[in-house]
Amino acid sequence: MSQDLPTTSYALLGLLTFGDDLTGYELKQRADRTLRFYWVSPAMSQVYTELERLTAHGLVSARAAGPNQRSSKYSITAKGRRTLTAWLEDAPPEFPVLKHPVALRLLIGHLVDPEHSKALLREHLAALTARRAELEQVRESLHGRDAPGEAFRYPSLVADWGLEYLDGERTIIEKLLLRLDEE
Amino acid sequence: MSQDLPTTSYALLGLLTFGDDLTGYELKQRADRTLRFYWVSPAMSQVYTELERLTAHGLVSARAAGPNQRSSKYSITAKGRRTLTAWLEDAPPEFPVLKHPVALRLLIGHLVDPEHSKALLREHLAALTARRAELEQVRESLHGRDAPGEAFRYPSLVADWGLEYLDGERTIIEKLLLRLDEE
DNA sequence: GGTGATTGTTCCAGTCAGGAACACTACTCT
DNA sequence: AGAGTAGTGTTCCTGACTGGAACAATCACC
Repeated sequence: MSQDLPTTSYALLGLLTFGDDLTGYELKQRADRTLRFYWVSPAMSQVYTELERLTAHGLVSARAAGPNQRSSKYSITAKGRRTLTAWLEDAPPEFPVLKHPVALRLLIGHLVDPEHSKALLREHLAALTARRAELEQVRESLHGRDAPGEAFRYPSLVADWGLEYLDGERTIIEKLLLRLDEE
Repeated sequence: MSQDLPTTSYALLGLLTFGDDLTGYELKQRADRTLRFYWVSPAMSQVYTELERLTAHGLVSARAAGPNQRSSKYSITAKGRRTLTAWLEDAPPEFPVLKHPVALRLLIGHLVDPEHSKALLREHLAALTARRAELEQVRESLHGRDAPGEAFRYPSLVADWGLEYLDGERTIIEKLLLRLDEE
């Protein structure tokens, strides 16, 4: 069928399957709203690079700027939809990759004062709370359009997953803090 | 003091603080054993690139291959230790980045049959189990050298963190599967 | 003494992030 | 009307990093 693309291509292509067409700028915004929590939100420059590549492969098409539009909107093509579906069905998913700066720092905690490691974890708790609030807001915005069969059913499920993940991490950190106190 | 380096540099530098000197190859192995679970294990090529950079900054030094040694071993310098400690103490950690192919696929689950999404999650459960076993083994290998004050105290804490994270994810996936069945 | 696995290192093409730069539109304040 | 500021929209460049290929030396084993 079609050669392999980087996962980011499929991710952005997927963001175009919710029924509307977007400019590169808008696509980046959508990535910031959703993709960011489970993948990465590609850099602006990368979004445009991907749109070019997807266009070259015929997976998206740009609707040229009309007289009243100053920029081009991209929409997924039938071929794009087919390719994306085939990717979902055939390509086995990789195991998740976690880049966790806090865990990394704790790993070499023997270099610093234990108090510092505790402060690190406490600050991470605060960051988790902030991140949770952001995701909660996204989840709220899907409310009412997420019943089985509706458009935002799956985004909503994934948002719930994300919220539980954040809650779980908080619990773990709190336990770690207790263990660090036992000295 | 010293200019900023990419996080990967500090991560590899950190792996050299456990009291031994390593070849690039051995450093990669250590990264595969530990770093992989909370960060990324850099590609071989990247390990050597980092060692060059760290050497150029005077943060590690290569002990030239003796007559009986065929390759050079790297060790952290005093300056390296100071720089790493300063980084730990001063640079605020970024929020973790998660690249989760399974969550990404579930996000656009409306493109495929619901049965397929369920199979996706079930396969992920199996992958989680496998990953957990790997990490469990690492954790076991630290046993007995991880009391407060000992060398592997912190790696051990982080391994426990990782294990709990994997367990938490399993619980979440199981709940998601139940919700997907309710249709 | 051969053969395959492990150790050890280098090179290259391509992916990607992040920031700077640029331009145009829209809004408010004066 | 003009000035300032925020948001929209896009491009370019540098450097980080991956993954794979290629290569060589050593070790274990039969």
